[in-house]
Amino acid sequence: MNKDYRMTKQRRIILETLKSVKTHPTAEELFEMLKRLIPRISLATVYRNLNILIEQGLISVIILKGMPRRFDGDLSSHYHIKCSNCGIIEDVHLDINNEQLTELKTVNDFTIHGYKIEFEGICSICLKQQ
Amino acid sequence: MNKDYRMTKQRRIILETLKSVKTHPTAEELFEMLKRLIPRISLATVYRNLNILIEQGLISVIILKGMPRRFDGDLSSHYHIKCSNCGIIEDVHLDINNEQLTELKTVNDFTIHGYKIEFEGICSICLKQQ
DNA sequence: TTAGTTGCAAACATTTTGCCGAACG
DNA sequence: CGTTCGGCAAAATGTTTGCAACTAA
Repeated sequence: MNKDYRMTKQRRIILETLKSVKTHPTAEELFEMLKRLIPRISLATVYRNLNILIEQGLISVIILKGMPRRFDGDLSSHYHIKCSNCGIIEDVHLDINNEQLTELKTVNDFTIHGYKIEFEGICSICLKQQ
Repeated sequence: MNKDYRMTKQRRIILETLKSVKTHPTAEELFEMLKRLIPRISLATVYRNLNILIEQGLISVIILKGMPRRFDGDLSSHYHIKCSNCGIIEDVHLDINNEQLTELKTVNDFTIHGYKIEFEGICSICLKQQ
């Protein structure tokens, strides 16, 4: 099932670039940054490698409505906040255990309108089949 | 800015259909259901109306990676859980204030592997400009 | 009456894939 | 060497748009 991935120059530079920025670039934005380092790189290579890096757990993805996927090289436990006006996305470092989630009014200098929680796991049917 | 929306037959049936199911259909899946009720309906109409219903706050959207948007007619406060194996999405009704989020091991008969919190609000720059 | 709405087809944006020569281990 | 990889172009996916006819208010 698992492929024998190689750490190629392209893959390494994509990973390093993503880890070096504090923003959460789209594939296209990352592609623009990478062109300076690897002039002949193609967008398909960026996508292919991002997917591989995700599969390997080396990066993560931010998916919010109304915009293309954004990629995140920061694997430490954190959440995201998005401005519903300008669309900017920032990291939220917050020890949620100690907070009353529903009572939070501001975070990162944002005025909070709402939040969403999404769980991921395995349903009982799939668990039995494993 | 706000349009004077009309409740057309298509719009009404789309809303009723979405509210009547416990699943979270994609636009395409909803389109298939609707064809039985309105044979000549088009997928564009489904998309257009879903967007309007969202804008009006009558339905909500679920966005998760690796799948198209899913629509949810249930507006009561709840979260979602997705099976990372089969992809099924279920509602989670949980009073999160009274729980230690990070300690949750099972929900809805799912074995939880993780969760994500996404905040939405307005950043200070946009707030000033309003 | 008239602005909003429809179905259709075509456009669009984002992401994935097939091919084939090149590079890695 | 055999397998994975990259670049390119083409395809696939999910969603939006322009248009002329239609319809709710």
